[in-house]
Amino acid sequence: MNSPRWLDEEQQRAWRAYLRMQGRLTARLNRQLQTGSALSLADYEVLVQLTDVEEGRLRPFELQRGLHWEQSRLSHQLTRMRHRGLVRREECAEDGRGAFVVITEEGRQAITAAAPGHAETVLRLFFDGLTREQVTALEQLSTQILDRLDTTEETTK
Amino acid sequence: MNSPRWLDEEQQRAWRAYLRMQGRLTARLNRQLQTGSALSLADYEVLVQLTDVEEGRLRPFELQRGLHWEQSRLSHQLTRMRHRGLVRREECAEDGRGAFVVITEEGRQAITAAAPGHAETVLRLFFDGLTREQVTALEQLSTQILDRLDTTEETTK
DNA sequence: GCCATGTAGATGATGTGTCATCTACTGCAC
DNA sequence: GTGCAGTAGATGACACATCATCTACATGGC
Repeated sequence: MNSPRWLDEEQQRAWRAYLRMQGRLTARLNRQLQTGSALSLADYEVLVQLTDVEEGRLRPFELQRGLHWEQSRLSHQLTRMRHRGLVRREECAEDGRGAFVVITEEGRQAITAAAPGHAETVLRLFFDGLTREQVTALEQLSTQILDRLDTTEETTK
Repeated sequence: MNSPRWLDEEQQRAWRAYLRMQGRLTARLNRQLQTGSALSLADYEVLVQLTDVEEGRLRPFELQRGLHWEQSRLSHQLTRMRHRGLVRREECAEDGRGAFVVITEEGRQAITAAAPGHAETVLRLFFDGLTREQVTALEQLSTQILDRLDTTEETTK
């Protein structure tokens, strides 16, 4: 990093617009979920993973890989969800270190109740405002950046 | 919301890619700032606002408008930054309710030190991976969604 | 068997964001 | 001037994220 580079005019504009959009959209989605169904976005994502598998149960490390979360974040999140009765723990016979996380009936009801409102909000706030081409472009762009993040692992700074 | 709508295949893919990209990019930027200069993204944004004005001081409500943050978030953030010596409070003569937030010398040094590394990271992780057209498309998209968020104020569910 | 190393997961401290609520001052109607 | 709505900002409680660290079990080399 010899000669420090800087964002040019257009990059600045794009970056600020993106950051603001991102922050406000997330806030709105979170709020809608919270007030509509007492779930957070984090709860929602965990429950989605669990309902995606037939038995409704996963090892925490599988959840982690699916969500791309930090291990400790997941652990704390699961503790909270357990206390609120959304998931339950089960011992794991094959591996004495681990456990299973199982969605409870209450958790199932919660996400079933929350899903339509959440989907509608995502559509209304986001997709209804974009053309098909824009959606395609966004997916393409996101995928590119994700690859980039994977390949640029720990060179930071 | 009679017949519940749902995201179609392509929307699902785009949405998941976007969410993941967004989360991981933010995490990386935060970490780079934190380890590189002991500033959070939030600190950084506040300091940017303050250095954008010549006197380096603003009323909290001006900061709030500039950042589009919740009032209480800003208030807590300023308290923390004050304790770490990045900003300082000044009484406001014209309005007895309010105050000024002033960037300290320490705050100025912190952001001056942090800026090049942060800009470089944003360029490397994000803009270097995109074409000009993609950047333009992103800005356009973000602006559209922002407008949408503004006009869809409180109809939520 | 014994030990080293790796993996699964929990935990406490700390920083951050949101909500609800509170105080204090302003500004206007009367 | 009194009363009252509005605005500026702080605060406590709580959910959330990250970091560092810890425990316990697994696995492979010897």
